[in-house]
Amino acid sequence: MAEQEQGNNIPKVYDPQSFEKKWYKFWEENKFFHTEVDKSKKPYSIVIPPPNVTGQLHMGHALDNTLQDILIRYHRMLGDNTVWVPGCDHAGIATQAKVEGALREEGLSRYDLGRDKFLERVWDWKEKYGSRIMYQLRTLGSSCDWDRQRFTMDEGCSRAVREVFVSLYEKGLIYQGTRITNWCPSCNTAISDIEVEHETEKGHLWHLRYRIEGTDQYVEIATTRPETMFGDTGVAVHPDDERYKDLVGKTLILPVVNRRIPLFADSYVDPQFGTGAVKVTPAHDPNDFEMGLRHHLEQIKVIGNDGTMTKEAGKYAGMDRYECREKLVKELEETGVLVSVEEHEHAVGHCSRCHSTIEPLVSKQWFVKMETLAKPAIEAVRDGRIQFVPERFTKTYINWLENIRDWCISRQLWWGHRIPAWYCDECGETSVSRTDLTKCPHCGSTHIHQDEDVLDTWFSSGLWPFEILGWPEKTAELEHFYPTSTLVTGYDIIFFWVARMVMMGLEFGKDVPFRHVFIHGLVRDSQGRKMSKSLGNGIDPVEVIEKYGADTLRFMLITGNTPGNDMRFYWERVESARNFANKIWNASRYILMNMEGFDKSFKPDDADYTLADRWILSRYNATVRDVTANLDKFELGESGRMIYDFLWSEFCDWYIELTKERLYNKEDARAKNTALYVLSHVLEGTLRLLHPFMPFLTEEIWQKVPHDESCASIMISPWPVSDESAVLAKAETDMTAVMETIKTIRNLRAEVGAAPGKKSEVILNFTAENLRPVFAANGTYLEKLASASVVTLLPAGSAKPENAMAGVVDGVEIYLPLKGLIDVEKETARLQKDLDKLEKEIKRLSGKLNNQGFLTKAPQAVVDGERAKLEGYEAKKQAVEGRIADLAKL
RNA sequence: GGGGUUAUAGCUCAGUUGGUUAGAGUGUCUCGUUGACAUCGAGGAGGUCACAGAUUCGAGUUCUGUUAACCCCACCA
Repeated sequence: MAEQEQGNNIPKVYDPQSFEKKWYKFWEENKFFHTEVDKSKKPYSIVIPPPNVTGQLHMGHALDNTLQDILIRYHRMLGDNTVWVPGCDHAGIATQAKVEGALREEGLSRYDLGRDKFLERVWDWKEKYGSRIMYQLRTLGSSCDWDRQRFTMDEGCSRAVREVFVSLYEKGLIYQGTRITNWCPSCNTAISDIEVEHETEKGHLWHLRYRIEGTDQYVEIATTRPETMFGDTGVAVHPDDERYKDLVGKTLILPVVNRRIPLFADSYVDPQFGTGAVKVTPAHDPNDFEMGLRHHLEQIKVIGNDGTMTKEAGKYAGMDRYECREKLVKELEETGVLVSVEEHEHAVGHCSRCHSTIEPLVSKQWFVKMETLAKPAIEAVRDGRIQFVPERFTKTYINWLENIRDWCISRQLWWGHRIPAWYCDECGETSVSRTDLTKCPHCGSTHIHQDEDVLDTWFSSGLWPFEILGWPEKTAELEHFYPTSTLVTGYDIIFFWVARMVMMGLEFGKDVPFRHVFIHGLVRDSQGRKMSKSLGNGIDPVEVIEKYGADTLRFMLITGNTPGNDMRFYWERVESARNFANKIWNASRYILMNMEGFDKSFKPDDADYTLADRWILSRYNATVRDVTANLDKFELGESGRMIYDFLWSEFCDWYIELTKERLYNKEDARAKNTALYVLSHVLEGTLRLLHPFMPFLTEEIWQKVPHDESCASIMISPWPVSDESAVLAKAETDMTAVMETIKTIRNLRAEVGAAPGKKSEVILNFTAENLRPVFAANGTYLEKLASASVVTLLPAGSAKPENAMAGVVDGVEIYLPLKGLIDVEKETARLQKDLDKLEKEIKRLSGKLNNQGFLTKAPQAVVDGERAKLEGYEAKKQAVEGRIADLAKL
């Protein structure tokens, strides 16, 4: 195919739109993403963090999936039995809220429709928008095995969820309890602790006085939430608090409602805070709830599920909780109950979804007992069966699990996995079952009804790694791909998701769910703010892909930051990545344009290789080695940067330039073919190296470059292997001397403003004779790249030219007889500056080399290296000094 | 209250086990239409690596403390 594609037809500018869709279709149609279990190969598996079914691709997804795709494509090329299982999450609250929002537009609520009709609407919604994000992931280039796509509410997942629920219930790890939970009055459901976001807010501390029954004395209490006083069923003080010692056991009269409540002692109370006396509202505060249990206090619910006051609040009944607070404080003030008001900062919980203030309420909910599940999950990370990358997240994870509290899993929603519990209306028993019940297993009554609530979305997400591999069936996939290899996710869901998967995986999958947890940060806006809808500062990755291409976006996202750290989005960085793509495009174009008629079977002999050839092959193989090593360490950004540097700074800036001589010189076909061979060979290998990062561009070019014809696509071609025998130190040092010399000449010419067209003789004197043959053989490089008219190599010991610009690199002194252009004064000043720098370095190094401690304690290689450096500097210094003396004579 | 991250060029960031004259991208200045690329090339300017100690022959890199910014966790009303 390569020969037919004429280089001349290749567009001058990189245009991703012209090929990205084409290649994705090609890959998908040829089933390159699909994997069957192959036990003869090493498995490599990733399960996608399931995006919300009705969501759409945002920058965080783009980053997360780029990282996964790089790992997947890398391992696929390594020859592993590689699978990336995609799917999405039903996202209970989020999805239900969207559908309810749509209903509201029609003036309806979910209750108007009823449960069944409402769920039909949600499924319709899911069908309509459910595949959008999966198509967006395709535009990013994600090589998921789409044949294995799953959904957290599909049949298999639902079965897994029920199996796990019932099993945990049977083990006593799931229980139902009436206790204080976080209630969101706006979402109208209980939520778990981690769904509550605490924010410090400015509030007040109201001091109120409660009269002691039968006296004119008062006990002063302090509260941040006066409206809860209707539910006060006691006042607590610390048992050792001298101020209240004699009052413990007395009865107080609750103002406004005039209820008799006890004053009791409990060591929970902090005597230092407020007045040392706390009003106790068991139905509305977790601590008060506990105290209430200890002292057998009544629970009086004064705030309802909708955030308004109940009938217990008397005349305030039906009023919003905050309006009530305001009015009540006024009444307390007027009636002399309010003693004083203090400014007070305290943490207030908000719903992570809708941001309403959370109301701690007593209600009956289902909980998972965490302690027994958490322990093995801690162990698995402690003993290294699971490794976090970067490692520091281990601490976050363990610390959370060590202080974990029971997980409230029931939600008062309709969209989700309905809790498989049935209540008998006759005998009152609760039955939990794997199959739907129609009659009570205890009394046989058919008057039973299922629990109305659904499970927390994260309950099913927690089963993801094994449920989508077929559990509870014993599938070949489960056996081969579980535990999965790497989990890629953001640090923001370590608690929500990672920890739960580990616990569930160990309990039901019988092993850890994954070996590595590769954590990344957030993509922020250019000012470092979180991208959000409300701020309107989000950048749509789809827009970036349309404008600049998926490869560009991918490369931009994974370079320029360190694993686990947040990154900022800049359009300038996108452009920079695009420029890189364009650079590759054009370098390839240069090569392809010159390959017309190239005989693919041509293979150079060892003697055909020039210094430049050996050098680029050496650099290429070293790059393959280093990129591979970094990928294995999850240093994806570093790998990308290495390819960038190699391709741009070495391959393009130097090697391609150095081949032009041979390519444009038609006389020596063998030399030309050797250059073409090396060019295409290195390009082809580097494309494979780059493929996981920029899949589309590399495929587009690779198809045109000579390659292993047994591979239909670069994505299923083998990963490059470094040929260590081609990594040649001598080729690298020789070439470095040539490149340094060229740079120095350019430098000198720029110094005097020599016109580019005005060529000059270059005279070289060697302080390291071993470099003489290098320059003797490669003098044309200086002519091409340093505007040398003729290169003269001074015989050893001959006089140095006068009236010439001078520069010096390791082993070589360079003279440019740019007559008439030299400004003696300026030139002397410049050389003096160089000299000062050299002297400073020489002083530093000789100090070091005279230090006995350094000589005896530093490794010999380091000492030798420093000594060689010093010698180099001294040679340079001599040359510069000599040159300054020469100038003085002019 | 506990824990974590960050502090390196104007800006955004690399710098992996301590040892090159501390790097890149971007911006900025000078020059450049030579047959891959102006989405480019050549060259320049620009950093006491937050501060103070400690360890070491040697610290941007390790340790301690300080300061600043950010984040997470946390039931003192």
